[in-house]
Amino acid sequence: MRGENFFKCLGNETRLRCLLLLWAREEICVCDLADSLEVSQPMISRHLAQLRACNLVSDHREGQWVYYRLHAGLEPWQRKVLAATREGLGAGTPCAGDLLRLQAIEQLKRAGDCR
Amino acid sequence: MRGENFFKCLGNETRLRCLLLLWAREEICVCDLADSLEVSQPMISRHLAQLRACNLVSDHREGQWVYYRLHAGLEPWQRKVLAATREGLGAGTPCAGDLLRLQAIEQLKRAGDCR
DNA sequence: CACTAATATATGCTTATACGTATATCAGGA
DNA sequence: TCCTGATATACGTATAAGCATATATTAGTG
Repeated sequence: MRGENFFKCLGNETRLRCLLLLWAREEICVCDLADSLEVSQPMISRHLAQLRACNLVSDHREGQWVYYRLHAGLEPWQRKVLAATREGLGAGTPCAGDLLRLQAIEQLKRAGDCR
Repeated sequence: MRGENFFKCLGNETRLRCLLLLWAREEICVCDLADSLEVSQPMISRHLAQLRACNLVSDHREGQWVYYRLHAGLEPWQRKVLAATREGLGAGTPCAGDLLRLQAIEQLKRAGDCR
């Protein structure tokens, strides 16, 4: 069924946290995602590949870095699902911490002379 | 994570179709669910048990029949997810046929002297 | 107390997921 | 070309899901 794979993707904590974090940003590179979620690089990479295969995210390379973002072709109802989820899981979940860590990482990058 | 089990439930076609069908009705008994989805009785029963375990549906017995309905305590964001899903998967999925079969079943029940 | 219909659970098996570790690829710089 | 950092994939394995079939349970009826 059409919605099945979508929800299978959301049914894994790492992937769901990934999507919710991407929801909060234009795009995020792999290493920042891994650090924000505090998971290993192969793990984040494998889950990102799966999200990519389901057309939930898209990626583009900039030098050594690969940036992921929510897929532009996400169907409206899928965006609604993500919006509702983010709203519902706002606090009290790992997601809150994920965003805090991401912000810390971004700040470090700005402080250190970038890149 | 809090939302994980919810989405795991939605990540199975039978359970998702179940929920979407329940979304369209106050309550439905097990045999009508099985017939509408065209799955075996043990199969529907097992999946309903799982939905019950996750507090997505509730059941009550009336004689030999057991009726299921969406759980009254569903969180608002979860209802939004279901609403968006139904909207997004309206046509072109098994769900459309499910509802048609359910309507046929209901009509037969009304025609035959009920029960 | 049989007997039947409706529903639930148990069992055995097959397949799918998830993960850690190791390894490969790919880009940039010395 | 070699080396390093960033990312992706492969492999082996442990665990979980899903399913079909058989069997319980529960309620109603004669």
